[in-house]
Amino acid sequence: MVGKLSTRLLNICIVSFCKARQLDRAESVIVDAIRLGVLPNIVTYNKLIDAYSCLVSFDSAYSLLQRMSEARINPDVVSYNSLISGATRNCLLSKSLDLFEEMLQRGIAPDIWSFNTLMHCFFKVGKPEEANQVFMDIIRHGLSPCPATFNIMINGLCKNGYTSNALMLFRSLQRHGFVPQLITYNILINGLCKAGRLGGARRMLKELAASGYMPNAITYTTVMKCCFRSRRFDQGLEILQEMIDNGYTFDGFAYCTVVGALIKCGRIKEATDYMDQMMRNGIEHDLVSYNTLINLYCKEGKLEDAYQLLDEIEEGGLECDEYTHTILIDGLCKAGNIEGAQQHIKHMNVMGFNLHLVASNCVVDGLCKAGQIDHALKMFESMEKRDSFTYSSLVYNLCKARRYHCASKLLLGCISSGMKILRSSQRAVIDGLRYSGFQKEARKLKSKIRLAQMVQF
DNA sequence: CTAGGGTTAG
Repeated sequence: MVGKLSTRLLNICIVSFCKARQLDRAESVIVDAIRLGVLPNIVTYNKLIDAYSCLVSFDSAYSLLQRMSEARINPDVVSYNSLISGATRNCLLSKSLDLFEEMLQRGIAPDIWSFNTLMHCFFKVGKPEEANQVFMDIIRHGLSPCPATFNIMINGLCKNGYTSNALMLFRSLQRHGFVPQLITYNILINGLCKAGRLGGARRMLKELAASGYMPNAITYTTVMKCCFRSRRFDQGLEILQEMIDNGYTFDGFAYCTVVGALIKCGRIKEATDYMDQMMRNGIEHDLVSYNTLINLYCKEGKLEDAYQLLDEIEEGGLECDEYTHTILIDGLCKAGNIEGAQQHIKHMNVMGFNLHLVASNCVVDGLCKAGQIDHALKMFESMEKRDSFTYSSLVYNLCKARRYHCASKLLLGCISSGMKILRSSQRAVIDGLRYSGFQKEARKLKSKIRLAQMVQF
């Protein structure tokens, strides 16, 4: 009895330390408890799995299974759901599938949340058809979808570019008696904003209020971000002020949104002010706010300070992610230290970041700007994935170096593989050919572009 | 206890 009561107390401690992101203290409480003869139970470990996967990394959470087996505690469906959720958070689809399989093999029956999370994972890595298959599996297993199942579907459709389908699903569910949650409205408002459908977002915001809900911090942050996207900065900053006045800035989300937006349009001084305000208000850094601050330092040319933050991140028990390294690599490029940037890309490889498309794009652009276009082309050849940024940058810079024929070849390669390219880069090639005496080639290129774009539909 | 908002490049 005493032991049970104490374990419950232990778990209350663990929850509050995890909430305060003090994993080290949570761990030391466990050590003390064991010393007093109070053993952690399945709930303790499940909370830890969740905390490690949120605050540190998927691997650190997964390694808890080992600790559990040493403590002779068998994981349950919650342990596996938390791990699948951790894998999903890190876009590790194959890990999610492995865990699902592992759970089945250990005789642990998946519940609706196991399926929800797996479906979420498929949507997150851009596989909506497979996500839909998971929905079929839910039915086949005789489980009932829950409201979250539909939220995940609506969100997944929006994130994969099917905003209209998401809206149709929403309306059809409503006709069948589905009562939207606040989350559902937030998902749709975000989806409509990102699709540039501001009117629809505004209507959904009205519907939210008409349903008797109050907008929460997430609603506010979503709408604020939407303002910045449509370059209505004053309106966005007003929303931030309203959030501050109403006590909605209890975390770093709103501040990071504002600082990120201000950095993007070069308003560094204001960005610094808001970042200071956030820290003055006692909001502790998490990885995203660290990344935002590193970006701020890079834009101010304070690379030394940025590097110092890397140490601070790791000392605090966090792990730098792809954003951290990419921001730094871009900072190095913009500061003219291309060798440093290339070195850092290698460093990323060693650390197991194998698809660093954005970072590679930064280096390609950096090489071009440093006049090393042939090196940029070489890098381009070696990249296993390229996107519209890669091509836009290279094509534009090839034109600046008057290598229009090479640019033209790349441009066509880009468009025929179904990717978009910046209008200005297209223009640069056509104008370049035309004004350097290749009018015929310019015309040919234009019609080839048109043809390639037609074939796609 | 797992679903919604924040950070990167042309």
